Amino acid sequence: MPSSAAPLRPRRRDFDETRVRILGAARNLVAERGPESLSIAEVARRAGIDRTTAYKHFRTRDDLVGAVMGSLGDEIGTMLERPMGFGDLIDHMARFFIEHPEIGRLTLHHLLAENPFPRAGWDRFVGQLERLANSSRSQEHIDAEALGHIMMAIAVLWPIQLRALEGDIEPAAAAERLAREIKRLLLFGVLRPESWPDLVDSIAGERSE
Amino acid sequence: MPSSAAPLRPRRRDFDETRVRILGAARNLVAERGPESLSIAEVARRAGIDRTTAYKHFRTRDDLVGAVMGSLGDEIGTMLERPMGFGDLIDHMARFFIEHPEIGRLTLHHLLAENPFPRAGWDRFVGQLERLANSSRSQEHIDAEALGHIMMAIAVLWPIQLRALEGDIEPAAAAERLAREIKRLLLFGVLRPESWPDLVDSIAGERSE
DNA sequence: CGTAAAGTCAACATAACTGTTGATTTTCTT
DNA sequence: AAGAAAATCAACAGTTATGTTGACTTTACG
Repeated sequence: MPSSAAPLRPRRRDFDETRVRILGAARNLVAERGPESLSIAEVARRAGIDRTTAYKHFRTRDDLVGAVMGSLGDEIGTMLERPMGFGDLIDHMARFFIEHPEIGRLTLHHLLAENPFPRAGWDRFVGQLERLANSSRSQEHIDAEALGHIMMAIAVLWPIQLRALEGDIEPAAAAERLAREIKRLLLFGVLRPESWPDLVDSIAGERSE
Repeated sequence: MPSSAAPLRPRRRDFDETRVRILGAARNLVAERGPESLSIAEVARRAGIDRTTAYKHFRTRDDLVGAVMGSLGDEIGTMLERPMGFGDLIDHMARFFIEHPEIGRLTLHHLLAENPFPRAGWDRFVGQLERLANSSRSQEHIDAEALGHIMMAIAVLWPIQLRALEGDIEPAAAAERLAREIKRLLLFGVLRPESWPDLVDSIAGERSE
């Protein structure tokens, strides 16, 4: 046999690796400045390659933007799909977004572009919360979808707010603080209900839908 | 007297109003696409004025971006400074961000640009929460600053997530749902603590700092 | 050592935006 | 009707980006 079965494709100067480098630079740029202001020229500069090389991997600017945003879906999906206990999920989300702020930034840009979360991952996530909400281990009348929005909002935005307010942060400590506050909130809330009869009344009334 | 006291400045074709129109168009554009991709050319097109007119109001693109972001600080400050009860504050925030999604979007872009909230407004807001946290009407060990981040994250991001998932929404209903879920969360949390001994343990241990 | 893939380089045509300038027109006040 | 502020218009020079093309160089496999 002239060419063996396994490595059918010879890779002279690893085409795929170059593609990955381009995507990486592009992802950082989108995370920093948003998809609208991504330019292939700048990406090539950052990746340290020639502009025309980039064009051999992505025919247009929009292709590149699409590839970046697509990879985001995978990443968030992977994070959410790992099956585990609820406490672990919170720890995991907190660590994930603190350690990968660029993914949180990408997510925000994604939402700002009026795109919903990738359906599959989001549905799985909300499904998990729904099971929790219907179990005897949670309070009554929990709106699972709303809870999903809330958890996502906190997880994605907190690291960015923190960085904006305090500059560089110590990841491990920040992740712990974030996870702790989410847990405290979910377990006990913030207010003593007996001191807020009006508030309690105002949500006790009707079912939401 | 040739020129009387009160209206010293004659306004032929209301300079100030034109400025406001420019700022409005610019704000919408920044809210949509982010500060990086604001162009004076596009702003002028949207405001229905000549490009050079815009340059008479704002010498450079960056001046315009600065003016837009500056106005954001005022707006959020005004919203937060209105003194009132906690329940009203939640209702007010929910309504505000549902009814003015562009301000939420601006806020996100502001945070993504690594800028902290305008100090004055933010400090007042956190101060309010701190007083609450130290009162007997709240649970113990509440981290007021963390709570501020959380509330802001929810209020700003929820409307955007909702729009992304469901397209157009009915503002009044959406605001009510948002306020209700925040209140429920703050009052009761989500989980029944007695069913989550591990979680309770994991946050009971040390003080955060 | 030859060959082909992977990448570089220089150049070109288009397009959009930035600021700036000077002449002109519109609009309002007095 | 005069005069001046506010706005328009046309033009210019400079920058940066988009895609595309063809010739060239580097790298590594067999």
